[in-house]
Amino acid sequence: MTQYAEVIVDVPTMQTNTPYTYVIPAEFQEMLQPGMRVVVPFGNGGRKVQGVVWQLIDQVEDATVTLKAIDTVMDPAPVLDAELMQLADWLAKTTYAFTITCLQTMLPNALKANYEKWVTPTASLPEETRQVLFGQQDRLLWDDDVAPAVVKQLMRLAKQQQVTVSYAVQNKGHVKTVTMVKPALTPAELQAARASLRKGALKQEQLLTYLIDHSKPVQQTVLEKQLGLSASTIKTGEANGWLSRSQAEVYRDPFQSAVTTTKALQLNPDQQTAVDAINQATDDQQSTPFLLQGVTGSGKTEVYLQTIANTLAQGKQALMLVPEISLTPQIVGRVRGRFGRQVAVLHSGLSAGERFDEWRRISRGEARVVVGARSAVFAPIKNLGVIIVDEEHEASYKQEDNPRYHARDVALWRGRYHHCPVVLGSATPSLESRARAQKQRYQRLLLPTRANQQALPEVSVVDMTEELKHHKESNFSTALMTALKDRLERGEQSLLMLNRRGFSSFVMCRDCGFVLTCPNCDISLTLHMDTKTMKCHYCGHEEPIPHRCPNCKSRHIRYYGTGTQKVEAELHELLPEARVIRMDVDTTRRKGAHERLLKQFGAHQADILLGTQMIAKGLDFPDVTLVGVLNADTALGLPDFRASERTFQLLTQVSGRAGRAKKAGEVVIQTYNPDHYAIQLAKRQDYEQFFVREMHLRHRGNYPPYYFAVKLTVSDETESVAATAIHQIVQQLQTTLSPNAIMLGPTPGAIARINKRYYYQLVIKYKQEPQLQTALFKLLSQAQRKSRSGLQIAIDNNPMSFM
DNA sequence: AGCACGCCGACT
DNA sequence: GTCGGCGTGCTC
Repeated sequence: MTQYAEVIVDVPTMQTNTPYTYVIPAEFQEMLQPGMRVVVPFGNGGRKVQGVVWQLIDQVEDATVTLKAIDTVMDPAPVLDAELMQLADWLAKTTYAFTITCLQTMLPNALKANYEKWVTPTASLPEETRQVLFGQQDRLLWDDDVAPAVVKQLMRLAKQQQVTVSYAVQNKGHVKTVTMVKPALTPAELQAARASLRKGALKQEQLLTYLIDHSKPVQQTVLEKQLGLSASTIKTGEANGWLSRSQAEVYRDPFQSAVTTTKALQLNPDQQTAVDAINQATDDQQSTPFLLQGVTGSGKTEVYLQTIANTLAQGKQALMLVPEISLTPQIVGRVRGRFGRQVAVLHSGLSAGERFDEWRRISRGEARVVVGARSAVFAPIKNLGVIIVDEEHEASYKQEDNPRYHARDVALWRGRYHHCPVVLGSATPSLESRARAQKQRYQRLLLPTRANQQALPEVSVVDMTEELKHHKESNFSTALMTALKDRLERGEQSLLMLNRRGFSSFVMCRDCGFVLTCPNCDISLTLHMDTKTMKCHYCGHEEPIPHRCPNCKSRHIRYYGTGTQKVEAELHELLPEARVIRMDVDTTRRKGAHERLLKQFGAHQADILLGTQMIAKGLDFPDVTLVGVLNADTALGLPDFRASERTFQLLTQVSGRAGRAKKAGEVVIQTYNPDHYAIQLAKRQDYEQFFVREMHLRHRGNYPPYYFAVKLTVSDETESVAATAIHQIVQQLQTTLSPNAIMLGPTPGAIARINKRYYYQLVIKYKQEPQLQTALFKLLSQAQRKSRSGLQIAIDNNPMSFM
């Protein structure tokens, strides 16, 4: 019989990042299982914390410690199965996060603990004090709202045992229930009851008539509405023994709007080949990763849907990840249209309760297809048959705080666990994935043509330096203006994309397009207004801000950046008759605003949709025949090794928005670097050439995917503390790292000070460093001790950017 | 994290 | 002389 449980407690620190052993009280011995949440005493103050049962054991190794017992068990069944527990362990190790943090990431927020601290008076507390502190209440909630003076007093009283402090761990995961009503008597008996009613008891007569005719349980509120009864009539019915009431569990239904069902579409030969290969893997339980590389509009979604259909036919479940930004009603509608109520959708717009309900539907196997953004990769699916990662190159799959996981990596892990295929789909795969396909680690599936036979849009590149010579400064070139006017006349729609403005500025010459770059790194320098210098974030190089362009001696050198508002204003001036919808963080902040704007545009209530990258992904508007990119360079100017890749991907993706239906599309890209390979190859929509080119550069610069990378960031309120700490880290690591490892930095963070904290960072590039993981964990433990003074350290394994 | 224990300054 | 400030160490 198992007597002990190892529990991971909800105390996210390095020192407590290990299982603690507890005695299992007799009443829980039979039912307790790993993956259940428990409440355990922790520490000597009678504090209670939540924990997750990690393992059951028969014997304890170290008999010297006296063990405490589990307080309560919070779940009747495990909330995390063996797979997810194992996954949490792997995640913790690979992302340098605490195990408890990983476990919590996998659970819906509703299952996170709610801690409360209560104070109760004891007999020795003088009556006056009791009156002042407690009034009519017999206990007092001790939270952050308690005044400091009262806190002091309470602490003193606790020491004198005039009050006692108790801790409560609350379960937030509330199951919504409704009251059901059903007859408790036979129809004959009910008829007898109806016959003996006093005259004029109309409501009761109605109720009895209903009960005679309907033997099935019905929701009380539905019954009330249907018959126009009040709750008291039903209560009377219950009191008379006619009916019985019970509680039934229901799911909160966020948006079960009607969907039009769709049938499987006819596949073209390439799509068919892809579907066959993936289905074969599902059927043979092969955990092959596939890279589904298909040009924009090539019908990747249909491939996904048909492999999901096959998975369901095999009696298995499917998981489909999409970037949060493209988790639109459009895509959700397509999946729901095919698989109906079997689909669960996990997105950020759900309330905690709704999310909890979707999670339970999945866990119970009632939802067999799961669609969701990043965190949906942890959906509690027991029997996976296929995992799809759409737009696998999207940076939003990487979580930016702990645990810093990449959903694509988690998907691959789960694929291996379930022996099921993982499909990574993209028109512009990440270099990492494309390179793995090259090395036969992934099987590559190609969709080289558009599903509607439509040609890829014609792309033209406009050199903005030339434009500026001809007329005054404008965000719009003549070519783009002409194209826009043309669409207006024809009643067709246009998309205008303004590249995200880098959060650190760079300096560029308006005359010749020259961007100041670092002499050592081939990377543009970043403007630091605080120190009035140009800095390189890779090697720390620093130089003064130029007033003349070093290349053409022009004085038109300035920092770069255009806001959507400014562009909108100019658009109104140039094309007063055009109806414009602006989409950026300002106009989409409110919940649902994003969908509303897209809907408006889809309904042709505007001619031009102006926005940031959020308009680049996955939108499908048949009347859009023109796509304009106002400033293709912004991302290129960022001092990051992925700058070219991001630019290429973005331009290709946004170009794909044009000409999706019958009409041909046109794309105009405005740039100050018309000859840059990322722009030229995006113009030709030549991913393969870009891949070759970029891989060559990555190879030369020792960047991923040729090298692994890990980024360390330290921060402190005092700059010198952070600086000293990072230098100590460098010294310490240098003793463990091999000579092949390359250190970049330490350098100040891209934003040297955020929230009054100073940031310093260090990037390590390496091929093989068996000691590194241990060294980094050691570093974390050491840092924990110093964290009292405010020093923080973060480790980002395989960072998306070095900035 | 949060609590207890333990060592130094301004008060009854 | 004590009360109470916050600097370490531990939590099955």
